[in-house]
Amino acid sequence: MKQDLRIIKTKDSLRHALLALLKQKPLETITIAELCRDANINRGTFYLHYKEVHEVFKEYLEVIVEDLKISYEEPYYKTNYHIQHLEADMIKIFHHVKKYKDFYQIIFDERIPMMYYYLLFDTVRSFMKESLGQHFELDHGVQLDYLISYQTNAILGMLIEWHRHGYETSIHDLNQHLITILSINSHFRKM
Amino acid sequence: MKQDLRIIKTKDSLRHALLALLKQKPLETITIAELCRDANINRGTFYLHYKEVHEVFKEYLEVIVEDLKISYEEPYYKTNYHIQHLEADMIKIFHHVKKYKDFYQIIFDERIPMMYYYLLFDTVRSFMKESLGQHFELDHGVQLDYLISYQTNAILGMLIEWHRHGYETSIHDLNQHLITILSINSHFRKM
DNA sequence: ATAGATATTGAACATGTGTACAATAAAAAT
DNA sequence: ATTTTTATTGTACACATGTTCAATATCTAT
Repeated sequence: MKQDLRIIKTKDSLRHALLALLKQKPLETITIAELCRDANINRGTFYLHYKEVHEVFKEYLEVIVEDLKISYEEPYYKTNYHIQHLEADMIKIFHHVKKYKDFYQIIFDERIPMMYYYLLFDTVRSFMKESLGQHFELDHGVQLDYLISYQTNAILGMLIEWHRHGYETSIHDLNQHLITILSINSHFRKM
Repeated sequence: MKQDLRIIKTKDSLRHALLALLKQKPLETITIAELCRDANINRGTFYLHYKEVHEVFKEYLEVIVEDLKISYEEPYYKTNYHIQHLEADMIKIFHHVKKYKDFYQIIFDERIPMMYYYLLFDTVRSFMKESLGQHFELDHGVQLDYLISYQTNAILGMLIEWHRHGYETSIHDLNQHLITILSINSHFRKM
């Protein structure tokens, strides 16, 4: 039992119209009325499927994030947990963000709701959990939760910085920075 | 040359009305019209000072963040950079967030724009810069930028996790988790 | 191909948004 | 105390929001 064709057509029209509008103006300035006019969809119909413009955009983002998941699943030589492993994973994320730079510029915009950030956070977090979860046998699940969120958001912190630098830092440099950071952190306790 | 008394009165009314409304309904559902009715301020007057309800809330948050800055400036025994130093700073942040839990619950809400997160991020980042900047002489300023944002957002990752746990984790436990995490990170390269 | 199910439409309504402008009130400056 | 400056008000307007409902169009199931 698949989805009604009319619904698919409606959603397609809205998605298509949104993409076209995003080339002209920022997401936050696009109104439901405007989007529906461009998509030739009755405004009432919009409310049958969405509550706000953000939900249309979020469907896009979910496809994009799916692409990140797929690229993450790509097999590569996985030994036990070690630093190279983590770096390899993170490079994939950098490549992904670069590939969809236009979207991530929107996601990291000040005016945009946190929901998109959390979508990215949860995705990267699931990778991080996979990486860390196998290798640390912590007594309390809560403690592991904090570790995973700590590491995940640290990476997103680099993405925020990347965003603020206008995505001008090369992926190679970004990776070098990450290696340096991990190296510095590993010496903290020795100081 | 200080601010016109009428402006102060207007802003005070709006702030007061917003606080009262926040006890009844979420920030995202409060309209400008509603806020102005409660504050006995003409809606046109609102637009002379603000563009959206968020800006009124942001003025609150700026006061709150100021409180964090002050608590951070509190003198304590500062040796050279070492892990205890960092931990002491972070505990202050945990206490601060706990103190203003009601506000941070709003700030970490999915529907709320990133601007509040960035306000917190930039504040904590300035602390982190102070802590790290003195102790690392990195050639490239950019590299230091990434390190600082990495470390800053890692801490905010713990706050996100705290938020998701309904702020039920005690500050003591939170600090224990942080110590464990830093300890784990320092052993990464040895694996 | 037809019947039944349901998505879409258009119209209407109360309310919110963002802006403009002259009239007024309240502040600052003298 | 009076003048000057400026913040606030009330009104108006075009457009957006969120919801309702009967009429219609389009899809699914048979």
